[in-house]
Amino acid sequence: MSQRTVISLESIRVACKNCTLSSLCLPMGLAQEDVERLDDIVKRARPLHRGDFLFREGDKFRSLYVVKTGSVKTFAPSQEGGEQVLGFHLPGEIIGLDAIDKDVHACSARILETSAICEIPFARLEDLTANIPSLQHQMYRLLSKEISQDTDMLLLLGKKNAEERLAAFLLSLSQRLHKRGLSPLDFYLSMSRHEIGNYLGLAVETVSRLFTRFQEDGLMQVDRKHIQLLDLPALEALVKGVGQGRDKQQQPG
Amino acid sequence: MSQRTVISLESIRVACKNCTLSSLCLPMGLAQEDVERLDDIVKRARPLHRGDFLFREGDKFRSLYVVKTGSVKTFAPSQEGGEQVLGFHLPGEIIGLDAIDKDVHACSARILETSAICEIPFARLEDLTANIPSLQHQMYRLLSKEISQDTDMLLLLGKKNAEERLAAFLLSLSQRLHKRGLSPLDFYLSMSRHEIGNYLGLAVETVSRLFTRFQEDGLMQVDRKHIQLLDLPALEALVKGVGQGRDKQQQPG
DNA sequence: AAGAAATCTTGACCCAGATCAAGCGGTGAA
DNA sequence: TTCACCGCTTGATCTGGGTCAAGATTTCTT
Repeated sequence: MSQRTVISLESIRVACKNCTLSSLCLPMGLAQEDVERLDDIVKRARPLHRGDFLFREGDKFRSLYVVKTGSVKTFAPSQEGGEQVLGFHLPGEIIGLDAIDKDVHACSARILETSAICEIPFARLEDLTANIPSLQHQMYRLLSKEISQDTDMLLLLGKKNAEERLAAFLLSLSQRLHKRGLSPLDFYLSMSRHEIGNYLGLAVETVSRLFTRFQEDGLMQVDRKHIQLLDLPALEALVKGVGQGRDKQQQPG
Repeated sequence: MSQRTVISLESIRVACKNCTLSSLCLPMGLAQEDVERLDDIVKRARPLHRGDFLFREGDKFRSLYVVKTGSVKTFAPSQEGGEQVLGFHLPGEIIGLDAIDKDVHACSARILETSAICEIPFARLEDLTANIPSLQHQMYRLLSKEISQDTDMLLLLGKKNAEERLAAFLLSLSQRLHKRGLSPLDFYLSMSRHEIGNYLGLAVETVSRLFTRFQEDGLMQVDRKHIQLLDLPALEALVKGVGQGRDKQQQPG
């Protein structure tokens, strides 16, 4: 089994300080020596594959997980075997923050495409943050950012129609890929139409029709999982609700 | 102006250690001496009235706010002057956590009924948490809980129909009031039908019709803002989707 | 390489809930 | 006390997008 050797070499090479994601991830804004302290508690496993679970709903909460490469979806069970996709997670994004409070995972996380994942035992991280103020601050920011994102999603599900939702989804992906040094205009989807629809509160058929329509309208080129965005400004205009959302009136005090 | 005196007497009496909410709020699980340290940084203003703003979207983030008595709504602007109600906040609940990351409030908070509010300057709280591990832990828990709640709301907006949404809303209020020592079955709504609809992603008319229907079905008694829940089990059954939600199928790996 | 099983697309139809419209209290200002 | 306004209810109608159905592709098995 020479594989053990390969893995251990790998885990040296991929230390946080060498990671291209460090500006997006937990180490953001940390001093070099503090990054090394963080590095000491991070566990890096061999790559996981499509369909593998990072954790399941009901599992005891032990660690946070950070996507290093690849992508992951999180989802919660709804009634009677259905599920609600809660998010798609790209490199640098943290998974599991919602479980700190209850100490049990309320959602499951499943690998979408072959991925490398960093595991961060939470108890050790918490100790570390008590001694590194900038890391504590970073944790507050990450938790807060997660709340903001959920808030954006509430607005999307509460007020936007189908085409606004899909446009918002595409632009969100585009921007997040761009921050990671990838093309914002040309990318592959790692999730199915079904999963996109589930995430956006739409039926698969609606997603499919919208892809077709957006393509007809020259907003994008779709070939199976391969997406090319041709008209960002038009997509942005759609999200802003140029095509009208619901409930434009205020509530008086 | 003898009012100054009254206020300052008041602010002694209402210290966290005497507050009936301390088991729900930030002081939860803290040692007595640590509660006092927390107390030192909490500011208590005179009561605010319906329509007053705690903060507005775009304001610089300085403090977290905790409802002591009364209730508050938070809402984000959607496109073209509309708004999305993000939450209704009862005594013991913390407002403003979503602004830590960006350092600017992305939503507004407005008083629904005469309320007493505790203000906690965040910079000072952050210093304190770095020195009180149990307070740091409590902060992580509170942030995490906020994420879980948003997640529940995503499921509600993504998968539940109108009656499931309203039933879930009523039960959530009922449970939260119960935890605060109030009746879970008999209470007054501090928000309008319009605000409820906005929050749940429904039109006012739908909310109104559902109140009427729930009453006809013997689930509750409605008199204007006065609510009496008559059949909790039936409401719970509704939320669980006995009347069927959407998308019960799984997505294969 | 052939068959089986998903995934995706497209068309036809339908319905939950939005929108439009009208009327009814309740509440507050003068 | 009256009037005006706002919040709420109820009815009538409309529609975005869900559901059902049928193929077309693609991808997994063996």
